[in-house]
Amino acid sequence: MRLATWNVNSLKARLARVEEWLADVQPDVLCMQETKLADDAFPALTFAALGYESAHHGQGQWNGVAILSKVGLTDVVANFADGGEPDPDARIITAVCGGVRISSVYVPNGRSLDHEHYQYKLRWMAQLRAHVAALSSPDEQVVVTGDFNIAPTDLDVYDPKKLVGATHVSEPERAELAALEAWGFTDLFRQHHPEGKLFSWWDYRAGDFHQGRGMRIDLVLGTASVAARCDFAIVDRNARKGASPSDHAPVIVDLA
DNA sequence: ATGGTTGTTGCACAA
Repeated sequence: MRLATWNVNSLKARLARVEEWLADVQPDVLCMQETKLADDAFPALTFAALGYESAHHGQGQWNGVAILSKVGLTDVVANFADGGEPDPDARIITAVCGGVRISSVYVPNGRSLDHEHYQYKLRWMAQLRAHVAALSSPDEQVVVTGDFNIAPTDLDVYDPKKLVGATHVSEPERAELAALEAWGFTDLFRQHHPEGKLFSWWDYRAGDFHQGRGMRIDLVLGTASVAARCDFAIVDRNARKGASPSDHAPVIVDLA
């Protein structure tokens, strides 16, 4: 099973590139973030014509998450399912595909450490843990994947010294991510690339992609039984090149 | 130290 995650930064603006990419890469499951579409504007028929079932949790204008699958799509849950307050933003959707319970997540950016949005980000990560624990257990096949807006370690940013005091790298949000992993997840990309300074997002500005100034903030977390099946992981940098790319590249993992 | 680009919406803001 080939599973991918991609923050497309507007599915309306990116649909042609996503269609082209699906035909090229042939993933069995694609989790998308930042569709920026209302549910009634989601191009489900376009994806159906390419052989994918789909589920979308959108709000229009901002956020919006989706899952496409060629290997079944059941038990769809939009938003959190931990019994707490629902997220007012459309940032998480969960479904079972090919025997794996998969959540496509768009973690709040945080904006800056002194911003209210940063506290929302920390609360959101805590509720994500509650959501995962409510729906599944670590001995099952579970994946949480998407744009975490958190670089797990300094190996995941181009220049840690330039980012001191900034969101995406701060200790409290890294601790939230570590707590999620401690529940029973492995970072599937890092498992296959233990040393690499390899990124999944580059700012559109100032030639950052060309200059290699990026971060690895798009993650695929899998439980032990998923990690044991994972025999390949890559960032598809080609999708960040060319005309009208997203500022994120897809992350692809293969499960035997 | 700052700004730079893109997308959405509407003439700013989020990323």
